[in-house]
Amino acid sequence: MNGRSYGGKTQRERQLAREKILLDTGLELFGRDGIAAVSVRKICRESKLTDRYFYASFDSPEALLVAVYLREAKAINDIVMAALLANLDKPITDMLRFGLDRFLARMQNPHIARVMTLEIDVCGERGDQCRDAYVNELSSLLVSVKRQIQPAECCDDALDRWVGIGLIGTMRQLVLEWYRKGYQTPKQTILDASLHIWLSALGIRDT
Amino acid sequence: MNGRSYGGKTQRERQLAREKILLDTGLELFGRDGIAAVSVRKICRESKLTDRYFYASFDSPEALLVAVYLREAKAINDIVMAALLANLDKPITDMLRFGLDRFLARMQNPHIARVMTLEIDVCGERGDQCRDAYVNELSSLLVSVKRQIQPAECCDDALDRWVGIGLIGTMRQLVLEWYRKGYQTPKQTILDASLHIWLSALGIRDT
DNA sequence: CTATTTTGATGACACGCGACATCACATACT
DNA sequence: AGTATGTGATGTCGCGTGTCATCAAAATAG
Repeated sequence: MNGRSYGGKTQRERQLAREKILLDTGLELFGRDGIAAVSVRKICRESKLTDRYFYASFDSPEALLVAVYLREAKAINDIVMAALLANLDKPITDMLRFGLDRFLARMQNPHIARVMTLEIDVCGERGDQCRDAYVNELSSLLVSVKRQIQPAECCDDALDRWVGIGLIGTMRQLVLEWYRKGYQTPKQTILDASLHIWLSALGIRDT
Repeated sequence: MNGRSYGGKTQRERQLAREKILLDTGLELFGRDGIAAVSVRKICRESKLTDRYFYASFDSPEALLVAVYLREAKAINDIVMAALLANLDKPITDMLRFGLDRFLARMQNPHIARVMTLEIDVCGERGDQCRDAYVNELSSLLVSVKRQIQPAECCDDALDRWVGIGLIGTMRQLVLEWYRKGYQTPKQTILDASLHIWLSALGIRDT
């Protein structure tokens, strides 16, 4: 056998448990201090794991940050998608409202907000790839929504893709400023501003 | 006299000349490698100045980055404002188009784009303050444009401020992705996408 | 000419870093 | 039982960093 069990846990279980600890610690540290102030030593001190186990899972703090980002991106995706699917029968305006609301609720966690909007941008090539992939994914989702509203006309694919990117940037900046000012503004205001821009850009009459 | 002249230059002249060299070098290094990979030693090696002169002007690489940011922000402001004022007679749509065009032209310099959209966000409290100030300034400008179009109705100041922030975020993300993909997309496409979002969000009929 | 200031080059110091090695102890297998 | 493997604590290595001190050459001032 290649891996002996220990403490009642199989090798894989221990490995995954450690990975989860590292991911949680990473979210905490990156979200609190920023990646510029995080080192392998600090991660290990905070997580009470030896560097051996850090290197077993990740090559560098940057790699850990990317993993944290991917985990949170997936969580957000699941939550928002669930909200969208649960409101498929309602008018598109309400559907988007519920989706954005769940998104903002998630972003009300300052650590998540910081990692998703700030730190991922300064952790090298791999981080850029992930962010681009995620932004493009969201952008495509938006384009498909727009297509559902205006199926025939306005079919400039390239342009619409960039409009989608711009609308993602809208959310990003709103979340960033919201976070930076300590969430003093009510979520509803941020939601209203987002919705206003999104609906008008998608050609839906504002309510 | 407190400062002796040297090489035909007064003390103040030499000081300012060195500061300019440091700002130029900073833009080059921050824009090429990112602040995470820049140190006092590297700045000095690249600029051929001793660390004594670096510390005479700035406390840290972060402080230099902030100074670079402020210089470029002012340059952008001057250029965009000039474009706006030169087209005050034209319809608002065209005015905004010219302003955005000058803005994008500036952002076509990859070093400027990187510093303005990425690096400034991860250089500590002081950098955050500058970015917030700049974003709020631009946001206010947008709000005043909207006020000029719809003076009476829709007077929710708080909401409009956040809409302005969101629209700044639009530009930011568009520039970021444009830069990240090596400016392969024509400037005109980025401009069209920006304008589409801006005009619709400001309640101006799209052309 | 001489004294003072400015400049450039170099070295020194303590510190935190990534990365790896060592060693004693705990648990698991046979 | 005894052997093999997992685990945690600690130490060590070279490196780049921020910061400061030193020293010789160049230019200015009186």
